[in-house]
Amino acid sequence: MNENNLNEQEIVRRETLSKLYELGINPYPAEEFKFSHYSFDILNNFIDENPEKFNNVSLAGRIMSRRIMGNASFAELQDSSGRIQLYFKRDSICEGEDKTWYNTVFKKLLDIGDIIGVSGYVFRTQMGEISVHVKEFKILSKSIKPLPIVKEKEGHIYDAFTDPDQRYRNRSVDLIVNTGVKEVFIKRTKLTNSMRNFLNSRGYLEVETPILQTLYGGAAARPFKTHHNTLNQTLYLRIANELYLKRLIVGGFDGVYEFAKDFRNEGMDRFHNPEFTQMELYVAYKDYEWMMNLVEEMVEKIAIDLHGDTKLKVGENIIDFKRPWKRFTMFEVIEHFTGIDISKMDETELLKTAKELGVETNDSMAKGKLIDEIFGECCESKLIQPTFITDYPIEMSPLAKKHRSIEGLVERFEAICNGKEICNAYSELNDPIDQRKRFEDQLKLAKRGDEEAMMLDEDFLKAIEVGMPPTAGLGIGIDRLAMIMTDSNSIQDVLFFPQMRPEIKQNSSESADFEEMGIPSDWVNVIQKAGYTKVEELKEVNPNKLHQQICGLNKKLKLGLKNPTQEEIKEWVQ
RNA sequence: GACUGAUUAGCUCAGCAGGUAGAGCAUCUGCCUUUUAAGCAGAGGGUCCGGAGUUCGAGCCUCCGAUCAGUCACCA
Repeated sequence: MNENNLNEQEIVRRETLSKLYELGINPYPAEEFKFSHYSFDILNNFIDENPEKFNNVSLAGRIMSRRIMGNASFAELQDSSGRIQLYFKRDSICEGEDKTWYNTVFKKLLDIGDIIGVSGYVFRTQMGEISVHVKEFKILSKSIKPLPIVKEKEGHIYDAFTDPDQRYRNRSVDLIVNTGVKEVFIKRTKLTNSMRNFLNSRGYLEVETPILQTLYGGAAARPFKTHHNTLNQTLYLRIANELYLKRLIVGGFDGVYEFAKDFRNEGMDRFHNPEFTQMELYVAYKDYEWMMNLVEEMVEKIAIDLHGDTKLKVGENIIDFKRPWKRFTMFEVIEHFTGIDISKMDETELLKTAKELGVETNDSMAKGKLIDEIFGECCESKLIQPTFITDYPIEMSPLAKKHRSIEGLVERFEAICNGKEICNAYSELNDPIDQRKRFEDQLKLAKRGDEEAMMLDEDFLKAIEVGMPPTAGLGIGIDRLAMIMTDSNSIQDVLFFPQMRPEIKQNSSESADFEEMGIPSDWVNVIQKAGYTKVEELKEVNPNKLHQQICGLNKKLKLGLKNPTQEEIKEWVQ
C-alpha cells in the first residue's frame, strides 16, 4: 500500500498512532488480554436488584460508535457475541490530577474501529440501557482504516454498507458492520454440522477423495485444467467425486460420504460459483426409493435444528420441509404443468413439442436432453414446496441404473425446492457391461457437439467390474440448501469469499521509476497523488506548474516536507 | 453475450432548462457529567468513472470505453 493512496482520514489516523507512541502507549500490544465476559452474558444476566454480580467485569471488542459529551461519554463495544454500551466518565478513568487518559487518549486518540479492552462495573442508565461503567481501558489494536458507519434507529438502518461488490471484496468489513451477515454463516455451519451428525449417527464414514484428478467425471460440466510439473501431466479439478466414492463402496465400505468442494468452469450468476460444495453419499444395498426417504428425513431435521420448525420463510414463500414431500415422475410433472403427455413421444415429436412450448433447441439435443429442457423451462421454477421428481430419461443419466420396470428411464430423482434443484440421486448403475455402453453413448453425444458429455473412465470401469453392490447415491448442493435455509437471494451471500472479477489496476509506473529520475522517495508519493502515474507524463509537464502543484499538496496534506526549489524540479523533469 | 439501469465527498445519496456542486453521517476545532441515528457552533474535504465530441459554457446532451447491479441467454 502506497502512502499516496491515503485519504485525509487515513492520514489523521496515522498521526494519532504516532501520538500514542509519544505517550508511551503501544497500540499493538503483544500480551494476552484476559476478559471475564462477553457482551451477551451481561445483557442477558444483569438484574437491577442484584448488580453486585457484575461489579467487576472485563471485556474486549471493537468500538462501533462514540458519543462524547464533555466529561462523560458513551461508546458501543462490539464483540463476537453482540454489542454493549460503555460509559466513560473522566474522573473514573483518571482518578488523580492527570486527566490525559480521558481528555487525550479516549477523546482524541480513540476512533471507531479500534479494538480495546475495558474493565469496570455494570449499571443501567437513566434511559434504561445496560452499560459498562469503564474504570480502565486498554488499546489492543488501533484501526487506521475508517469503517463505513452504519447507524440504526428503531429498526431503520441509515447509511448502510450495501454495495454488493464492495461487501464481497471486503468481507471482513461486511461482517463487522452489517448485522445479520455473521448469522448467515453461523447457520451454514450449523447446517453442515446437523447433516454430519445425522450421517454419523447412521454409521456412515466421512472420507476424503482426490480433488486433482487425471480424468474428470461424475457429472456433466466443463472442468478447470491444471498441470503437474513432475508428472508432466494435465490434471483437472474435480467436478464431482462420485466415481471415487463408488470405488470405496466396491472396496467394502457400506456407507461413505464427503463434503466436497467441486469446481466447474462455467457461468457465474446468483446460483453458480465456480467452486461450490456438494455432499455426496453412497450407501450399499439400498435404492433410490430408500434414498428419498433419507433425504426427507435429513432435510426436515436440518430445518428443525436451524429454525426449530419445519416451516420457514424464503423470499415471498413459506416453505415447509415436513415429511412426506410430494413425489412426481418427470412425465407426470410435465403433463401437470403443460397438459401434454410426452411419455410415448419419439425424438421428432419431442422436438416439435419443445418448439411449441417455446423451449430453445439445437441439433446436439437428443431425446433425453429435450425432455430435460422441457422440464427446466416449464416446471422447475414453479415447484416451490420441496418435491421429488423421479424417473429420468436414460440418455442424460449415464451413471444411473435402468428403471426396474419402465424402458428408457433410469432410477433417478431430484429434489426441487423454491424452484431450484437441491439434490440429485440414483440407484447407482453397477452393471459394468451396461456402464461401459453408457460411456460409449456419451462419446457419441460428445461427437454430436455436447460439450458436457462424460468421459470414459477406464479405471472406474475396472473397479466396478470387480463387483459393486447395489447402491443408492446422493449429491446434495450445500450452497443451494444454505441459500434456502438462510433466505439468501444469492450464492454469494452464503460463501464467505465468492469468486469475483479481478479489480482493475491502472498500469502506472513504479515508484522506483520516478526515483531513477532523481526524485526523492517522499516526493514520489506526492507526485503520484497529484495525478502523474507515469514517468512519461511528468516529462511533458511545465516544471513551474508541477512545483506549485506538489508544494500545494505538501501544505494541504500537512506532510511537513521541505519544499524543493524550482531548479531542483527542472532537474527531475529533464 | 444481450437488454435495462447505475457510477457525484471516507459512507449513504441529492442535484438542473446545459451556467462550473449539495445534505446527513464520518473527519477536524470548540462547548456539553447518563446519551443513544446524542446535541449545539464552526472548519476542511470532490480530476461529478475514463476518453472524445456538440456548445460561449457539460456532472447533466451525443459517441466510445471501463466497472457494478438486475433480467435474460449459457450453465444438471
